Amino acid sequence: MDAGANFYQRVYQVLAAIPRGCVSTYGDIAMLAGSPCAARQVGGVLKHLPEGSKLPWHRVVNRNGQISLTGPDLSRQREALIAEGIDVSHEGKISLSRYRWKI
DNA sequence: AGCGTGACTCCTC
DNA sequence: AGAGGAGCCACGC
Repeated sequence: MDAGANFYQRVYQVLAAIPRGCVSTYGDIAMLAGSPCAARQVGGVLKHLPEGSKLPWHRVVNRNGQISLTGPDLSRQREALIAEGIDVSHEGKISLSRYRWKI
């Protein structure tokens, strides 16, 4: 990880490193990006993410294992997670203890 | 250079 | 148990 890289760039790296079929939380990504308390900023990064991006932004959920998004984007992320084999049928909640990615 | 904002998180009532 | 408020960091204006 390059020290000269911006926070956004680091988030991209961490995001791309999340294995398929796993999820991560904003707080974890922020910590891995070098700023343990910048969870909100992680959301800002994903929001700025272009639609054509190959980054698995859908593998990012909040601390509760739920999608913090609202509206159609929420459904899209949920569908993407299901497509990766992640079970979100449990009231839209994901079992972090089972799918959460940790180094 | 300073203020406001947010796809978060934690603590308290 | 559920709702509300404060704290935190990086970025845009």
